[in-house]
Amino acid sequence: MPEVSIKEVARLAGVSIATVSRCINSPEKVTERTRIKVEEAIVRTGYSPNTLAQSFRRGRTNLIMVVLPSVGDPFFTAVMRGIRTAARAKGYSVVIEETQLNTMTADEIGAMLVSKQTDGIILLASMSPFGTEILSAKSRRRLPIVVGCETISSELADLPSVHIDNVAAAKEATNYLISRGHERIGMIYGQATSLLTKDRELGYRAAMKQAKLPIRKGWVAEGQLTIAGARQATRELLNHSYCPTAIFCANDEMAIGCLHEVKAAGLAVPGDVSVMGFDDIRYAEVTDPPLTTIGQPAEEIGERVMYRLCRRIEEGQESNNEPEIVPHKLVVRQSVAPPRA
Amino acid sequence: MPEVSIKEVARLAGVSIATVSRCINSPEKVTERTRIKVEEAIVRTGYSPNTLAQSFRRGRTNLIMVVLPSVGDPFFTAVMRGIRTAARAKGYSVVIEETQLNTMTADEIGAMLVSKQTDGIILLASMSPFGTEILSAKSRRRLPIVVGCETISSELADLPSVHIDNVAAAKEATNYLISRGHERIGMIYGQATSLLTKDRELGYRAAMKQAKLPIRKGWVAEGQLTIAGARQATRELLNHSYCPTAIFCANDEMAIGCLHEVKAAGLAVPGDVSVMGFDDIRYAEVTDPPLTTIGQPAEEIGERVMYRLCRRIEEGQESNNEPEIVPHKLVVRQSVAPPRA
DNA sequence: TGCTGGAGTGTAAACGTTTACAATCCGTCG
DNA sequence: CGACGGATTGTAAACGTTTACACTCCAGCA
Repeated sequence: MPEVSIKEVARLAGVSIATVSRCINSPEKVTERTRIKVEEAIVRTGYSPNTLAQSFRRGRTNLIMVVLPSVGDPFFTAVMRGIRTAARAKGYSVVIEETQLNTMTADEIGAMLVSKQTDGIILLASMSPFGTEILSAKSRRRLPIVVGCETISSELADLPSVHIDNVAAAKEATNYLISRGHERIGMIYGQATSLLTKDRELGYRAAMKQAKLPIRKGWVAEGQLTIAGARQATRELLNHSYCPTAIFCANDEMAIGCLHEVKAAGLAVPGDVSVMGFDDIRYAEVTDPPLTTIGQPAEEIGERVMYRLCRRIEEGQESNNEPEIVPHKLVVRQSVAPPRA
Repeated sequence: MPEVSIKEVARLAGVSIATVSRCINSPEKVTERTRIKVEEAIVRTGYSPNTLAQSFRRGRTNLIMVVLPSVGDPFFTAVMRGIRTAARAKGYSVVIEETQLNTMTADEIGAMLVSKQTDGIILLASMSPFGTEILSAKSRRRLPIVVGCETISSELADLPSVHIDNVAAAKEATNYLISRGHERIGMIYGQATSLLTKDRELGYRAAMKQAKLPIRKGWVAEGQLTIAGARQATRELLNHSYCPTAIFCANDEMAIGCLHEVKAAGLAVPGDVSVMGFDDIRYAEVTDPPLTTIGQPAEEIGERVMYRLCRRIEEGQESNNEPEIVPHKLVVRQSVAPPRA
């Protein structure tokens, strides 16, 4: 830990610190001869620039923050992998904030940016108390914020975003169940505050309506995006006096819980009850039975979001704030079958 | 984004910048009256300290880095949750580096510390090319590095660490299989470079030896710590001319793949083949059948590791470098039964 | 020979904090 | 009343880097 600064290098090379700095940051501005001298000195001293000083001077940290509901969900870890790949390519490091653990307010997010701790923010979670503060800040200057996975409430609709068409995808999932002959279809959504989940519920309702199928009271239950929550919700559905023959879960994590609970109740999947998931996490193909679900290009979403954020940071402002819609696809496995006659 | 600095606050409050700084960092050194004046000015201006400048001045980032093999593994996300909880309590943010994605060398790690990008490092992955460079740096000054989950190669044994006794736990797992009557027991370990996995293999071998049970050639296969890898390894085991009646997997992720592959081969678990996991990730109780495994206090490990790192950072040096051993426990579910007669 | 201009280098300011030290204030005590 | 001392505040330096500006040097040209 030589604690060696640029001065020491300059002294050793017999040049000024400005020259050393130039050698590192814009070598073309410096003679071959000096460059070599300096490089030698750098090696000799074991010098490496103090990034703190650099960050301070340049006014940027090369750090971005990702806000997401739960790092535990394999879907998000897949998105994160994409983000990280892109970040690495662009020279950024990534810090993660989990909203589940500590509800982060819009204030905190704003503070994060103002105090320059991070150069930009990726929101993978919709924050419901999102509002005035950050918005007003936003109106003053274009914030380096990009939204991923979620559609976002209308007031923030002008933040750039990357996601699938959740409504359409959920509709497609429901239609698939209908096409296999189901008429009594229940749904487990996530948390009331999650817009993403809300959109999927919307798609489900739209599909049912279009097919002129009724949704009975009690057929839609909250699963809190967790296995335990989904099991509880499944129990409620199974106890329903007019029990659904198919259950559409707003994500695979919950579908896994649902699957387990249905079987625990002594029912067969898909013989007695069909189960449909959403996300196509990596466990979806090893459940028993393997899960029919909607696939999202998670890693691609991550990469795109990150690149979008980079553009935003670099350009300072971006004319195009259109949401970027990526394709989803139906993944048919074995957890859905026609209902028992 | 008012770009307001401490100067502006000082001007508005009619005091010097030093006083403003003191109000924020050590309010007890300042009169009630001045403090109030300054606080008003802070509110009025919407000032928040530039953390970049603070980091620079104080020589610390309040950022720590976690190096782990895979963020996707639920076990590590559980550890991460513990780390993050503790980090938040101590005012640190966390950045994650995944070794799988990009093999990080000891050099890079050293550079990270020297260039002050992070205040400390938590290693949840053993790095095999770990060695001289970082070691020599270490000998010069006590590095703020703490190791979690892994036992570490002997040359680095003096780095503080927090983990279960992997050898003993694996031995216990194997003994459990033996106690249920199994004699033909195979194992799927992770990656050859992973010491953690190595230790578990050691435990398995020790238990077999102690019970005077032979380990046939081909009963121990590499699963690469992934579902796909484990499925491949399982196939090899099942094709063995003298096929094991029980398979011990070095972690649950692989056990899930193993479980699936055994069933895909038309065999019953635990009827035909028993499967044993390690870690007790949250999916372990919803597999079919639910997985018998070894539980680790993942979140607790995370917290302890983080607190240990904090002490190391704050004190600069720590006399006690003993590994901290946390307890594991056998979790009996339904994937293990006596072998068919 | 003297000028011009461009390339290379050095000087010094600046970034926003923290903090050692000096200065001031004011109450208390001799 | 004056001196002392503790509490509060101000002054200014320092942290390590980048960079605008000024300077030097030298080649090329008139």
